[in-house]
Amino acid sequence: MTESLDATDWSILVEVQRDGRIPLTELGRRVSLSASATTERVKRLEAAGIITGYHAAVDLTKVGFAVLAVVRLKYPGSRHQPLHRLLEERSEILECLRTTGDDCYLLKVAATSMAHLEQLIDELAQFGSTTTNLVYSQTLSYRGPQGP
Amino acid sequence: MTESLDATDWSILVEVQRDGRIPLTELGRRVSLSASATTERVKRLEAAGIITGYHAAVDLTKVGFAVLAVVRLKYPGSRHQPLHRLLEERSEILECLRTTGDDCYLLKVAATSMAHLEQLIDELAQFGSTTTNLVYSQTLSYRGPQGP
DNA sequence: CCTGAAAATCGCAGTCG
DNA sequence: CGACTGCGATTTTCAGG
Repeated sequence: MTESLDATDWSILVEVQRDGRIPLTELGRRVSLSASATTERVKRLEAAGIITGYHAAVDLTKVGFAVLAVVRLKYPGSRHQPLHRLLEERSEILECLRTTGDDCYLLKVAATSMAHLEQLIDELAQFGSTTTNLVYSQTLSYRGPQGP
Repeated sequence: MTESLDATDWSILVEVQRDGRIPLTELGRRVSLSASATTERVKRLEAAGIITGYHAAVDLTKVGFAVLAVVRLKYPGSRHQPLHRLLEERSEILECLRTTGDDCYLLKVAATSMAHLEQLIDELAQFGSTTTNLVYSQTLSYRGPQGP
């Protein structure tokens, strides 16, 4: 399943992760390739599922989500469907990782206020015991894999 | 600091978060606006720092990072610079949140193997005690704020 | 992987409600 | 003042070498 990527592929990945809207012609310049060859590479990376998509990043604070929190959820049962439904419905839940350890799930949650967060925690608490930590700051700008 | 966003702005944000490479003309169609009006809106959102950037998402497994882990770091001192330097250098550290609670930092780390992860943990352990959990799966696709 | 053309899109004017 | 129209420049796409 792991595809073989040469140095040019990695350069492309680094560039499109940094700027997802870079024109293919400019991208070609950066990686020393013609526009059409670059297009072909990018298409291949997309078709292989290596590049899974392109997304705009939004400043949570500026759109009204002043509170960011990490919630660890200890989920006793094995029936995960109701939880998955909640994840679908609640767009405030930005990320959900299923992990090893005492807490089965780790969620990243955005809320407009502490009252809003409390309400979200209450919904999650139906499924198991929760541990919540507020996030002061995100000390890294977006990053992804940069090389082999 | 919180800007006022109308329903059209939110529609634009939802669309560009879903597909960051959508042409402005197609985006205009989706939100029932002309291309130029759409462009102006998007430019305004970018200039206001609401849209902070556009990024390609990469499948970690397919590019050789088979191991994803969450590391909580309890950092006793107040001198954070050496840690920040490590974050800069190590592109395997994808995300770093400073949080309330017993553990000061929560990191998301990608590694090519357990041996690689062990090495990363050793570097982090210089700064404080660590708690590591492996990630089985990411049960949500990318998502951001969807409305007020 | 490169070249070169047609088609679509982008960016910037000016204009209308 | 925000949104629509028209035109040149750039980019994307697809043919062929």
